[in-house]
Amino acid sequence: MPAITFTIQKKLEGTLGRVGEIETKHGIIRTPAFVTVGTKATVKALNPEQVEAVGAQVVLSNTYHLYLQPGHERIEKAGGLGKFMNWKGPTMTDSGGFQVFSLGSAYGKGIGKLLKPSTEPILEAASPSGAIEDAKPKLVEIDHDGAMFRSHLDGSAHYFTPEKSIEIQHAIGADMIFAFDECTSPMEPFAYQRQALDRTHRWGKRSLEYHKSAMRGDKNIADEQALFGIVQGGRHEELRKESARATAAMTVDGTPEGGFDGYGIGGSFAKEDMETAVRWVNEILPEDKPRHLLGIGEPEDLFMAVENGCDLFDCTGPTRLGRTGTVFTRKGKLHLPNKQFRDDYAPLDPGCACYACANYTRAYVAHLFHGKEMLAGTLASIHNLYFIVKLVDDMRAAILEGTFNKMKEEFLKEYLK
RNA sequence: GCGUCGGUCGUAUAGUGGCAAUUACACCUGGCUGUAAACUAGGCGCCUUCGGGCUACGGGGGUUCGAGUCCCUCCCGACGCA
Repeated sequence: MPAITFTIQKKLEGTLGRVGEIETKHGIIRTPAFVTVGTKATVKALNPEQVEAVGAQVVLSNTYHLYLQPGHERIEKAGGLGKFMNWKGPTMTDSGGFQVFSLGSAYGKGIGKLLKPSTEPILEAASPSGAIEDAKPKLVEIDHDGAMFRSHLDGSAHYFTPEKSIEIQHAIGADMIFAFDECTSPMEPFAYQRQALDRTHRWGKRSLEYHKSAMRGDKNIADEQALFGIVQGGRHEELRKESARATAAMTVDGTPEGGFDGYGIGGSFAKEDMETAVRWVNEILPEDKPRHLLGIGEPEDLFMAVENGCDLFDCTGPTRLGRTGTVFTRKGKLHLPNKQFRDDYAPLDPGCACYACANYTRAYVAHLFHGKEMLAGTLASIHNLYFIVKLVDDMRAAILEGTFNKMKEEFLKEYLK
């Protein structure tokens, strides 16, 4: 009995897109679905009832953060992530692979998950020695076996191997977990991407082997928790395709049952590289397993991802943007603290059915931001999550009804105007 | 009336001869895509061909190459004594 089962209900004709369901031990996820990020076992500024009310189906937490604080043993003692945080639905954990990037090569350089178009020339020029000198001492040192993290909390050193990451994720106990990978900076030259990809593959295999052999009492953990392998390869077609093939073929016993339960697509991108990379990968990955595009969540990117065969996406955007004052609307994003909203008595997004829009005005939420009131971040997060979750739900419905292209066109026409 | 202290960018402050002038808050504008993030960057006298120019530390006058800083005087405020 596998930890999850994935079934496809309908495909989006002429594309890689599909509608399906993932059945987990904690409920069914109707895909495509937006995965809410709750890094430290909490969706920031929201309680679980609010997360549920917003329509979220699944929450993703982070191995690195929970390992440092409060410690994965405590979560295990509490009965696992879901119980610990009072989230009754499905859960996921990321492996810490992204922190290899965000606390490593990206640390202190203002490099994010997505590169600005203006950095493209630098990227093209990336030299074998690396394009940008260290602005701050890195908190991560990578070697063959794993990665040494220096805690961003207290500077203490911690060593993650693939086995360690999976062991921690087993203790945390999410329904779906990720292999330990290296998310590389797009600023790294090809030779480095090559090297890092080999490492990600070795680490993936080790994650898989550890996972498949791990027991909890007399039960196979692999029957309770699903493991997703991660495809990397940066912007390079050769590496992306190789990674998709290698990850898809990984198995502990030569059978498909000995392989991953699903796949993650990782990487930090120049935005214009993302679509091709996703397509290269999803043309190769087995159709009958769920695919999670890691860390993506702007509306236009979600359309791209859905059409190109991704089933799950997580993103900090809705909650982080919300807490920092920006809200999604059908006519684009608004930064509420801006002067123009102080006297704007419309809902955040007129016509939106979320709790925040049903009960509060832009002027009020702007006032809360100016007053540094906690409710500001809560209301904006509720709205943003509702907006993004619903957008993906609408895509799903549109595929089922056969109106996806029309729906996409109509949305983007207003949104990108 | 006398004495003391004080009047610096919206507010509160730093500054005791080289200053368009510190810091904080407020204000304005960016940024945020597997969360180092309820965060962060920049701006905040006027003009600019971005080199600089002009005007400014209560008002006026003076000393000085140079004054927010020193001197005189006036105005205003707080406190003390009458």
